[in-house]
Amino acid sequence: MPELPEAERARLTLAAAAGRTIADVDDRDSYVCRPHSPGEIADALRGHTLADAHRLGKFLWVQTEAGPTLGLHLGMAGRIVLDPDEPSRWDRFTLRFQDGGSLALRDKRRLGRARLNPDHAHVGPDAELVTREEFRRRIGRGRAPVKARLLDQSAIAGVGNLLADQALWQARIDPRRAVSTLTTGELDRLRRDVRSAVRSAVRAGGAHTGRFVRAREPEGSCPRDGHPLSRARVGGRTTYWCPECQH
DNA sequence: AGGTCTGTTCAGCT
DNA sequence: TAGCTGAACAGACC
Repeated sequence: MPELPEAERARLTLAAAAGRTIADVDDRDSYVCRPHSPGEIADALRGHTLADAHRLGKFLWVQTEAGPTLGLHLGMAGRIVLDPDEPSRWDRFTLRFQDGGSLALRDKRRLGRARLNPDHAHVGPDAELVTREEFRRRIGRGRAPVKARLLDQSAIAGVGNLLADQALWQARIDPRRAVSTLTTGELDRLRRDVRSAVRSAVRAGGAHTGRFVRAREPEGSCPRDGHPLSRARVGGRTTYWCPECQH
């Protein structure tokens, strides 16, 4: 599930834990905490107090007062839970606070991640904030299919598989088109629809809420014209589009 | 029961 | 280089 909207919700949860002091950390899952060794994150965070929470695309990080930064990523199935009623076998990384509460990365698939002092230099501008000029430059060059480029977090950050299909449908652009064939007008329209898809998904509480996303299934039909949807693998991901109105 | 599919990222190859 | 492919993980679903 996690795309930008879910990451933003997780950021708000992290922000709600500001001011709380870490008593101990469960960082024993060495896959989720790679490349750190067990105990390394715990030793670095113990005794520090959580401060501001940040997000760039799907990448999250929370600062500590006078301590290191904790980077978190939700992977494909993770979420952040604050003060859960009970611990879960799917809590892959947990902060325990001095006040008795806790904050956990809860993730069935274990593809989420926790690490100290993450470097986001390779991550592109946030999809919600990208300027028209940046979008034209970062999305419009090369020969990748436009869907693949939207998913490239170093081009722009935050768009996942569902939001990409939603935005391309709104912009009426075929996901298989090479980016170099898009006109400036099409790029500008796509940027507008990426931002609108992201914003409305954030408001509605998730990437799954989009009008096209809800129709996005085998045997699904286009919400605009009722035409049966096409499905194919684009950029390595399952992709749906309307062959009638997307060109 | 076993095979296939899945919303992400990353390494490795051409 | 840019752009694929497959691996990493483990649950959901048929």
